[in-house]
Amino acid sequence: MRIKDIAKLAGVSPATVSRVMNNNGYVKDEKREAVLKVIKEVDYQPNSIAKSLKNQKSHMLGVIVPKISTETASRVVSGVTEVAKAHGYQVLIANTDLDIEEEINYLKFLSNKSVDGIVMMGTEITDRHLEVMDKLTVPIVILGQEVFGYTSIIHNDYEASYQMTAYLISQGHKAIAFIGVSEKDKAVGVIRKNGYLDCIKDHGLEVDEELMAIGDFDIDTGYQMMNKVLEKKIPTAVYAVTDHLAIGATHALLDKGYRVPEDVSVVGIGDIKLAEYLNPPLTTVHYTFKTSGKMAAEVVFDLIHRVRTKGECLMTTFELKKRASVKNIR
Amino acid sequence: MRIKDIAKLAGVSPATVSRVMNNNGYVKDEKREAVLKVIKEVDYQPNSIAKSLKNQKSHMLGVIVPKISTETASRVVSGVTEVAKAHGYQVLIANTDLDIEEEINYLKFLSNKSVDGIVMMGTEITDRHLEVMDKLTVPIVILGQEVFGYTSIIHNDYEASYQMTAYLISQGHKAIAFIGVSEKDKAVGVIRKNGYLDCIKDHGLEVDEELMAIGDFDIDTGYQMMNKVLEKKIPTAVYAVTDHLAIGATHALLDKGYRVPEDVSVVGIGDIKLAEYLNPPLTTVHYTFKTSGKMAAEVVFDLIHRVRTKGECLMTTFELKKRASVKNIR
DNA sequence: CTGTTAGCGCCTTCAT
DNA sequence: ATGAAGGCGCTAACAG
Repeated sequence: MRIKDIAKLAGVSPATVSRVMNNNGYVKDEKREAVLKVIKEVDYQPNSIAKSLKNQKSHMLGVIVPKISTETASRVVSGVTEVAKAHGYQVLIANTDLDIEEEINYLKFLSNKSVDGIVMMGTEITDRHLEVMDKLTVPIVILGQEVFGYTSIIHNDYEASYQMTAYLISQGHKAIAFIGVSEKDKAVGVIRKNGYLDCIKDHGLEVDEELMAIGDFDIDTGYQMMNKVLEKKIPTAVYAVTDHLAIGATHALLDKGYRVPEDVSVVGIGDIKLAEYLNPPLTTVHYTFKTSGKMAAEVVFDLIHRVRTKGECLMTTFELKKRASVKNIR
Repeated sequence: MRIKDIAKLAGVSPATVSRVMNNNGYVKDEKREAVLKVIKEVDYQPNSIAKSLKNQKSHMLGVIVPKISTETASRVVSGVTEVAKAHGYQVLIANTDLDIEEEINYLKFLSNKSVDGIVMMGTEITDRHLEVMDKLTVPIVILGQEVFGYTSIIHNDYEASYQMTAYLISQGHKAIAFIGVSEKDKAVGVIRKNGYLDCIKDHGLEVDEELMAIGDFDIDTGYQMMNKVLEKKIPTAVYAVTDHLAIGATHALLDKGYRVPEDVSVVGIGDIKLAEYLNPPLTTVHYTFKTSGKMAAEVVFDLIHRVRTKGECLMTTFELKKRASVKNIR
């Protein structure tokens, strides 16, 4: 069913139908009624692809995520879709499965006017990324990493990490193990580590390399890294840079016969949904990923409508969730 | 940059450029080289919207999910995107937030040729749904509910539920509480309940209404429903129809001073990622949601390519995950 | 083998 | 206030 068919049925021209549909231009009331009646009768749906071609905008937002099946990503997508819907937009998902080539391909693909704006959840941002992003004609917002010259939305990783470490110290902990990830991920790998290191130093404690381990993002890695540390030292507290790593670490401790938090306290970052239902409930930092997603989408729309200029870096808030996984040993 | 510009730069006609890009028709080698060279030089990306309009296919799959920020949905989407990518397709997400009107709107919207096929995660399927689905011109696969006349992919909810109940009985449990959800969701609300009821009866046990409670899907509901049951009876085991409900129930038990599984055993269904990391690790049924998503996408492609006919109902497998949350009291 | 032409469905001047 | 016409970028049919 095309606009032409509606026109014929309503006894008007296609232009009139278009005017009615888009509420623009003058149409005599009776003709408008006639058109609307036909539209309702046949349940006419305009072809959005043709509209896109004509109007040079697709009413679609692209979201590039490293792994959709993670809680973080799905919360972000949830936020983005919510805002997109409010603007009458659809959301196109590009799931890269942590493949950098894929990420670059999608950037290219999405740029050829098939979406009006892009939200990219950043992990590792390479020079290749920047090269492609330079040529982008549609607005892009990077979520989770600060990228110079581009609009970014970041979590206050440094401050969160610092405060978490400070909290452990305030509870009397001095031997605080650190379970981190590769420096390729600047926000999680570098900035969170710096928050930890600076806080340790600022409080006059010694940085102990033997208490530190670096690995991947999954629960299993947390388990292994914890064991690696335990071979050398027994900390009184463990700071893992994600909740999943914290869960893995907790299990390593339990398997070795340590009690949490009686013998060793454990904290994470991220506040996954189940954090408070774990046993013991996990002390962590609550990042508002859904809110970040919403914010990213809002900012993309601002950029699309040119009511904001490219290059800003916004920071979201966080909240320390103090739960039973930390024991005061002071 | 349009095909016309490339043509000019390469000294050929737009048609030739098109032929080169799509590898169809004959093009003299030297012209092909020239075209490819220009394409590479300017990093030309064809306008996918124009292609869609011309070719009458968008190379996009629509996925309608009740709530993208759930583990189930994101795993399904992950599976769908994986298969879509392999077919050179993009995935459009429609997140309905459990709103039936939204679901119907999206069905209509997606049908006007803006996607080539639809995967819908079903919860409640109403007559309105069927009415709209009847008019659909693109193939649709419903995931999670069996809908007569439509292609569906379902989990073996009856058998899973029956086996889970039988397992509890085999461990010596007789007073098995049931925490379910509304019958509006046929698969979870009706079929899983029937599996439980039939199994109880088949084993010569009494169905006890006081051991049963019905609520929503969230953790908090599980908590409340468990408390409601505890006011009347103390079961030796609790069967919750989702893992989240099981988690809520567990916490209600713990808060009332019961130990799990020493005093009361608890089981769920779904096998969320953290199920095995809970304390105690949760006995549950593993559904392969990502695989279901993949299967759904494959079937949609089959329907698109007409190598399969509409109306089949496929069933996925499941696996009982026996973990420490159940105690043998025989 | 290659170029010209027409048209996918819509919207927007321009003319009436 | 309305209709006719052209064009968004691409491709398939036709002609040469």
